[in-house]
Amino acid sequence: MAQNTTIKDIARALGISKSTVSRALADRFDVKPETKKAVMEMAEKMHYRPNPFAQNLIKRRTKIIGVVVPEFINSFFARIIIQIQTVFEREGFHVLITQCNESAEAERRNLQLLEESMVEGILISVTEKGRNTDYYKELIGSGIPLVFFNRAATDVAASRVVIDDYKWAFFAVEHLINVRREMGQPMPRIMHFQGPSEIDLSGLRYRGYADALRKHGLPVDSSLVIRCESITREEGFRMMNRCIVQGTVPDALFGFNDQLAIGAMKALKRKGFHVPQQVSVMGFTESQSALVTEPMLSSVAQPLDRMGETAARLLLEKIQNPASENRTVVLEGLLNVRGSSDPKMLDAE
Amino acid sequence: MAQNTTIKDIARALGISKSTVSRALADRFDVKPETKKAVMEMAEKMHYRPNPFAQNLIKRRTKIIGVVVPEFINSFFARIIIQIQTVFEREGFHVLITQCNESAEAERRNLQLLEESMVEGILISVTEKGRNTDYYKELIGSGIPLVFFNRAATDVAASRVVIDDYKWAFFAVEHLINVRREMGQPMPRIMHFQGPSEIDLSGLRYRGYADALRKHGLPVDSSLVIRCESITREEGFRMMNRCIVQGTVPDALFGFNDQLAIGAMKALKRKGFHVPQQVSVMGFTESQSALVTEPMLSSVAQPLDRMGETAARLLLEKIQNPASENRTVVLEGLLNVRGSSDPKMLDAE
DNA sequence: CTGAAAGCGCTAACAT
DNA sequence: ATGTTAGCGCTTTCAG
Repeated sequence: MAQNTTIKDIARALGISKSTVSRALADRFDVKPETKKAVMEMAEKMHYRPNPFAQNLIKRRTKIIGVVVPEFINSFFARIIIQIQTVFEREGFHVLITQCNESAEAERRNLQLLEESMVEGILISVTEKGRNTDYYKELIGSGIPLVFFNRAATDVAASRVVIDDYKWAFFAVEHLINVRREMGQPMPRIMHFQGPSEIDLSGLRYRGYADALRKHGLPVDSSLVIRCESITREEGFRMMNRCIVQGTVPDALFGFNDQLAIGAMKALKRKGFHVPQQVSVMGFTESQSALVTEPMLSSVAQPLDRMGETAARLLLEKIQNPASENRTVVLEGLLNVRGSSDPKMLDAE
Repeated sequence: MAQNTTIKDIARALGISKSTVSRALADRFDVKPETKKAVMEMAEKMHYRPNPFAQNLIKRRTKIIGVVVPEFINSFFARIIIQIQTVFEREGFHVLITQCNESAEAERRNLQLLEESMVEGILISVTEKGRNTDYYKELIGSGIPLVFFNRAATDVAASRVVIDDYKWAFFAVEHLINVRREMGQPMPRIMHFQGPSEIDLSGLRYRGYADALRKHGLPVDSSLVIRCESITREEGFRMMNRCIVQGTVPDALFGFNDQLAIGAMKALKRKGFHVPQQVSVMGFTESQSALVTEPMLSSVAQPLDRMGETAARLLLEKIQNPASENRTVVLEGLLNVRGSSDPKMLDAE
C-alpha cells in the first residue's frame, strides 16, 4: 500500500536481475519469451506500476504539454481543449491546463509553472490585453516549442492556427448589407460595435466591416462605429440604449462578439424595435447563447474542434521534429444565418 | 540550451560540493550565509531550475492532484475548477484536469491516467450514468484520497461537498406555489420535468417537488410529472410542445435544469402562452443562458466558487493528514427569482 | 559548516 | 539471453 512495487521487487521475486525485468517490461526482442511472460505475469500480480518520475529522469522526457487559455468558462476554449486532450492523450501525453482570467500577469505565471513542470511544448491563446512576447520568445529559444491558436502574438516565430477574422467579418457584414437591400433598403446604415483596442481582433474585424461597406458602395460613417470598452452583454445593452436615446438606431448591427450583439438586441426589443424587421443583428464567435435568444442570433461560427486538433498536431510535429518549419494554418469560419438578421429564417425557428 | 544547469554545475562553478549547494538552495540553517548567498546568486546567473522529477523521485511526492469532471463546456464545472486550481496552486500543486464527456468508461480511463501520474489526490464529480464505485474504493484503499463534489457516489467512504438538492428543489417549488397563489390560483397545477433516472439528482429534486406540493395541500399528480430522457433545450421544447398539443399546459413548470426550462419556455412563447402571466417557469442550476432568455429565467444557483474551494480544502486536509476523518459539507443554494416565474420581477429587467 | 557517499526507480551501455 | 555497472539530478545520512 504505502510502497509501490518496483522492478527490483519483481526481479527478486523471480530470482533474476532487474535489468532483465526492465527489458522484459519494455518488450525488448532480446529477452527469452518465457522470461518475458513470467515477468509480465509477476508484474500484473504484484500490481506493478512504473514510476514515471524515474523514467522521466532518465529519458529526459516528461510527456506533458501545457495549455494556456485566457479563460474557460465560456465553452469556447473548453471545446478546443477537449480536442487538444484527445490528440495528446492518444499519443501518451498529459495535458496541463491553465487559465489566466485574461490577465497577462497570470499568463506569465502560468507559463512559468509550465516551464517548471518541464512540459515538452505549450499551446497558447494569448490574453486580450498585454503580451508576454519576451517570454514566448524565451521559451522557444530554450527549446520549448510554442504553438498559438485562435489568438496569436504576431511578432513571434511560431506555428499558429487561426481563422481569418478579417474575411469572416467581411462576409458577415456583406450578409447584413444584402439582407437589408433585399428588404428594400438600398443604402442601409450598418453599425459596428467594435471590440476594445487592446484586442488585435478588434482591428481585424473592424477592417472587414469597413471594407465590406466600401465594396458595396456604402460610406464608412464613424458615427456608426461604436467603440466598446468590454465585450459583455451589459456593454452591448448600454451602448444600444445610448443609440436609442440619441435616435441613431441603425438598420443593422454587426457586433464584435455574440455577447455585445445579444445585449444590443435586448435593448432594442425592450424599446419596441423589431428584430430583424427593423434592425438586423449579427454576432461573431458562435456562443451557447446564440440559440437561446429570440429570434436566434446570427453569428460567425469557428471550427473549434478542428482548431484544437490542428493546434495539437502542429505542436506534436514540433515536438517530434524541433527543426520542422513553422506553419500557419488558417481555418475557415461559417456564417450561421438565423432569425436575428434575416426575416426569412424566422419560420425555421 | 539543450541541457539545463544542475546543482552539480553550480557546485563546480563555485568549487564546492553539490550537497552544500543542495542545502543552500533548500535554505537550510546549517549553511554559512555567504555560501548561501553565493549559491543563490550563481543559481540565478546560471538560470538554474530544479528538476522536479529528481525531486519527486526522492521525496515520493508529486505535488499533483487530479480532477475528474463529466464535462466542462457548460461553465458549471469550469467555474468550480478555477477555484480548485486557485487553492492548489497556492499550495504549490499542479492540477491535472480530465473530463469524460459523461461516459463512465472514459471516467475510468481518466482515473487510471491520474493514478499512473501518481497524483496525491483526486477531486471527482461522477458521471450521470454508471459508477466506477469499485475503482473509487480501490484508489482510496491504495492511499490516494478521493473527494467528491457536486455529484457524489453515495456508497463510498470519502469526504464530499454537495448542495442539498432536495431542499432547494423544495424551495423552488414552494416559490412557484406561492407566486401562483398570489396571482389568484389557490390550487395551481405545478408540472415537473424530471431528469433521467440514471441521475441520482433526478430523484432528489423530484422528492423536493413532491413534498412541497404535499406541504401546501396540493395533489401529486403523476400526469404532471414528465420524465425527460435528456436534459437539453431540445428535450424541454419537445416535451412542452407535447403538453400544448395534449392541452395539459400547467400553471407552472419546475425544470430539472435550466436547459429543460428554457426549451419549455420557448415552446410556450412560440404558441402564444405568456410567461409568467399564464405559466411560471423555474429552472435549476443557474446557467449562463438564464440571463439571456426573455423574461429572464428563475433558477436555483449553486455556490460554485465555494464548492470548488471547499472541495479543494477537504482534499488538502486529506493529503496533509491521511488519517483525518471524512467530512460531508452541504452548501446552501440560492433562489434567483426572476421574470420567468414572478410577474413582479418583470419591471426590474 | 561542509564533503563524501548512498540511493530514490529506472534505463542503457558493457559485459558475458 | 541475461547480469553487472553506471548514472539521470537530487536529497540525505554520516563523517569530519
